[in-house]
Amino acid sequence: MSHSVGGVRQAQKQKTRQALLDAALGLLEEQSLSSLGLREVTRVVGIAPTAFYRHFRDLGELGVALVEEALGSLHAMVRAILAEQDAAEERIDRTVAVVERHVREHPAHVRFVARERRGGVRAVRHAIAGELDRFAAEVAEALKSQPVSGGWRDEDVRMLAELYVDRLVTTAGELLDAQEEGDEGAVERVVWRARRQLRLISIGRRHWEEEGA
Amino acid sequence: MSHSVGGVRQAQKQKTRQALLDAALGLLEEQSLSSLGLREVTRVVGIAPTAFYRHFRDLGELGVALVEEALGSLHAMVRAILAEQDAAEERIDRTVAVVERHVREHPAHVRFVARERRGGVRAVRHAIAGELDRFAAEVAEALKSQPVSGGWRDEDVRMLAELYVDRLVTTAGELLDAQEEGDEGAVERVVWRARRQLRLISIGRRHWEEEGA
DNA sequence: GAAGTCAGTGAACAACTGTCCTCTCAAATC
DNA sequence: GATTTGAGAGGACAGTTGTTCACTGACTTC
Repeated sequence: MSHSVGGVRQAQKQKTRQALLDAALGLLEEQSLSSLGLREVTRVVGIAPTAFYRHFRDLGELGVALVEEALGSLHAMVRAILAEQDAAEERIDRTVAVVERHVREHPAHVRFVARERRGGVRAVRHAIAGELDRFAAEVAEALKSQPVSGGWRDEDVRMLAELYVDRLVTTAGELLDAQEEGDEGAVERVVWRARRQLRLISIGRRHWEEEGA
Repeated sequence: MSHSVGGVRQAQKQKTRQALLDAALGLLEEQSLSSLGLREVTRVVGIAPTAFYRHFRDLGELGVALVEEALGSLHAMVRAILAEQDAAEERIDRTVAVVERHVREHPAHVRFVARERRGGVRAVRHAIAGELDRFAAEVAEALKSQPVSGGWRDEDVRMLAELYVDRLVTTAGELLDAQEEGDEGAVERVVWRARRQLRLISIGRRHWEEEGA
């Protein structure tokens, strides 16, 4: 590794870039992206306001970068769930448990996505929508290869996948609210409800074919 | 109406109060509440910034007032749907149609609720959550009195109601996005998907009892 | 018709915002 | 080892923000 391109320089840059992302994520716990200030972020990081421009054109661009970071970990996680081949019942319990764990480990990411999904910054909304779309496509692919989806039309598999994905994102948001209230009972109630709702959807899925197309 | 309390005075006050709400709602189409400025709002209305305090302590309080206004019309609407006694199939179509119409007639209200439901202002989030809770309770009451919910436990009826309500709010938000892109095809796709998702839930509901409790 | 109430005014405040410009100086290149 | 590059500093800019205070004057009350 003698004369590799970049080197110390790029590493340091990447480091403060990450610091900007972290600082922004922290500040976003109590406000939304469209009210976040550029100076506010740089102040936390400890750099001059103008240095911000070396990394992002504006806060919208930083927001888009946060989307990739936030959805990245979740993506890997859901992929893992989909790979398993449990029975429907255990799969639901396991899925909800994984979501709960994720919310506990990455609360700021979850909050960011839940909040900015319909937030005030167009570019970020689109980035999230796109990411969740790829998400739903992956879920659809997994659902399709399950025996339960025998003669299903592709569009129906897709709408089911989108129902699942949306439910999981919503559940994550609700879990976050419950969890930050410190009310552990509320958390349990959300988990219980999510499980039952997923089960109901799963039952609907099993009987979809017998009822008209 | 000779010496009624208040009179012209209170009427005028109420008028500028409404003007403040309208102005804020308009400005919120392109940003979120936590970035909305007090001066920004009064500038649109055409009054001095300080006059704002005669009506609201801060923008959070105005936000809460907007919640009541926004959910009010929707409330009456859903009540109307619930009162009908159609077959499940037609009821779904009618419900989605009513939601679509509502989004077309009150786009700003829908956007406000969808955005601030998980937005950066705690008081507003709580106000919306409370209102949607009362909503779900009403829906649950209606579902309970339907023959399909024979031996259902109350908590299960409730979780179903919440699933429905959340689905409708989400659909309204998606319809808004599609509709403001001017893409009428996208609107149709959202409608189609919402109908099918509701149908799937409805099927799950009918077969809920035969599967374990 | 006099006295009081109160929605809205307008000036002033300190604090803050995003962006421009020039500068520095350590790392990277040749 | 001289030259180029580019992340970050720091000053300055014109605007904007929320909140304070004393005020006006039309309406309400008695």
